[in-house]
Amino acid sequence: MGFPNRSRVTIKDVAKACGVSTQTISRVINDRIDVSSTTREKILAVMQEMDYQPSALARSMRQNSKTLGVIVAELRFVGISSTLNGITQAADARGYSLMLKELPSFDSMEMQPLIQSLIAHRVEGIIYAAPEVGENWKTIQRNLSKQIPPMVYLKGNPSSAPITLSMDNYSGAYSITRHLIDQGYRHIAHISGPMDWWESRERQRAWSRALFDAGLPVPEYASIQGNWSSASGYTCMDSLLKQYPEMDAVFAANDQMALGVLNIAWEKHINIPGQLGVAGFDDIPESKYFSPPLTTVYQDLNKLGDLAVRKLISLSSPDDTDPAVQGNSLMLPTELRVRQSTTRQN
Amino acid sequence: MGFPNRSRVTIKDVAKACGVSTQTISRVINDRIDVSSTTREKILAVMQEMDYQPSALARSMRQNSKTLGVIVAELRFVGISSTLNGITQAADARGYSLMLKELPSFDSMEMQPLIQSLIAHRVEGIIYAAPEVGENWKTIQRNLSKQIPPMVYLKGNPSSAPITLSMDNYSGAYSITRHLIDQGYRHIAHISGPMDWWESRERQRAWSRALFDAGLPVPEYASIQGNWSSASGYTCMDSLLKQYPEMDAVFAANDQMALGVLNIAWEKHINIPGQLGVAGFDDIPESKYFSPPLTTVYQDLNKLGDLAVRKLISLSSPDDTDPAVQGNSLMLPTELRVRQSTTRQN
DNA sequence: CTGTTAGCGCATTCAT
DNA sequence: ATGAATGCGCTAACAG
Repeated sequence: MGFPNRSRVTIKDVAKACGVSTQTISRVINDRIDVSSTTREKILAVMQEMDYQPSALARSMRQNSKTLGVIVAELRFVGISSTLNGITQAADARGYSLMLKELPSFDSMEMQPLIQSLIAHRVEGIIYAAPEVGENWKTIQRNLSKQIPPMVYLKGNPSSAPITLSMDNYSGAYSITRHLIDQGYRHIAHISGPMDWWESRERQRAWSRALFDAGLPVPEYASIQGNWSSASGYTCMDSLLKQYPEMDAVFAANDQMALGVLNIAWEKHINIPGQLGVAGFDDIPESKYFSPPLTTVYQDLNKLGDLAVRKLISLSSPDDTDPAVQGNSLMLPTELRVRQSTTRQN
Repeated sequence: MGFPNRSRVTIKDVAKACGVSTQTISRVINDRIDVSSTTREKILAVMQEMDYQPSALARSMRQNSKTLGVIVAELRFVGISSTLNGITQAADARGYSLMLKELPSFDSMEMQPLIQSLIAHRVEGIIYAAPEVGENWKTIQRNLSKQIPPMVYLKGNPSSAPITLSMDNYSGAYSITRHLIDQGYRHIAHISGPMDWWESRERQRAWSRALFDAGLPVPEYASIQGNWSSASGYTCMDSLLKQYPEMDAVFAANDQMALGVLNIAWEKHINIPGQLGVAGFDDIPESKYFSPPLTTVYQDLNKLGDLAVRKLISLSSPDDTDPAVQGNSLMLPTELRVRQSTTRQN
């Protein structure tokens, strides 16, 4: 007990010091109108002077906790940080606090204790910002208590969870593949993310479909699976160079893997975009400064986090509904960012 | 009230269902020894069956909250994410929860309400993982209530706060500058971070000292201030090329800025490392795949987060002290990572 | 406009 | 080994 609760100044102390009842103090704290301005002023002053901080804990026992839970995985990935940034800012702006939990790895099945801890803290809602990998989500859905607060599921398959906010991976991937075709590339390979990720499947599906729609062949060996890391981009590209010699462009499912491609191309003196077009996905801040600058797809993950918070708050206080988050499934658009890694005429 | 507290099953419900008093349930929850194993078994079973979750809120009112607060800034920077990762894992492993706050920007003076919110939630300690910028910290120190829980200050100047965990920026920067000198570079420029950051000042100080120790001149125009972004690395390098034509190497204060340097060098067909050596700081996962791979300084920010949690927990439960976090100021070593951007003979 | 009574869910005394 | 009373800090429901 290094930081004793006992010594803290409570509502009772303030009441005594002001010569009023605790109830009146409570009213001031909660910005009620039914307090004379004289009393209010005085109480406010005393609270300031005594350095009084209402216990959020005690308040949460009688009313809403004003706290949201967030579950993430693998914070070291830039995307998650952007999302989390949107979440923290939106929550703060609305007077909400955040309880953060991180899964030790993407495929961890250990989310149950995390969720239970959040429930124990009486969060009003949970933002699940970890990827949907394999069957982990369904398992949870089945095993979990029905006492669960509203959950917003980020980035995953819209149909798998009741409330989902996701990015339009398909159209983003389709348009970047289409862009490669428009640039004259004809043998476009794909380095996908792990195929148990919904995002990976969407991006690959769009790539394949765009080729098909253009009347281009989609050979089996034109696609290979990476794991989002630059290292995997490097090794996958190494394999592609062998198994798909006609290849004249690569669409990597994220910018990090595209960087790995750029790196091996640099080693082997492959000219980009002349001999080989390279495209990524995510538009991390660095990709504009790759050599050459990378064509990629921007997604506003910050906004995703913002909307998640607003949706959850809308749900727990139905009086003030937020028009931006109607419905149970929202898909945000992405945006093609064309740079030198795919523009031959430049 | 979308998620009513009322319907939750409480300790009372469990007691009734088990035909015992609430105290006995409480004892089981707290793993006390003075409960017959028969009773315990039964209670455990009923708790499971009723899907009972003790209210962390109510418990926190009577004992430790088992919650830590974390204040970060600019999550989009990779370093912070690594630190946060270390924090979440360490906290989770010890049964602690985390309340996360993010400053809207690095130089925000708005930390006071954030800290107060954490205090209101009765956190047992606060990890301040935002940079020390200008006078912001001192201002807070003065204005803040004395009711503040123990705080661990990360990455900042060891002397400015009572408890500080930091990286040895000086020796990291010294050794990478020394490495450049050993490679035969003689006109080594520096692109620093914002000079109101302690890290920036340390890195610059070490760079300057290493040059001095080697008997090399340190002209005024050899150092220029960036803002950590690749964009600033690019523009700073552009200036350096003009103001320091003899320059044959650059030490950028982080990898992102080094990437900006690499990019402009690529544009201008400057050979690296032949004509120009380039070094960074941080060793982000991508820097190994830059073209060419970047020489940089690794810092174990994950461990920094881990230690911060352990220090705080040690402080609030003095019974079980953690030998790894004795003392009030710890400085972790860094590690030179030599890659092709500075190795001429390769 | 203000005060009184009661109780949120749990844990800390003390009993037995 | 278990139970009864009491209170953590706050607010809802009533009263006046």
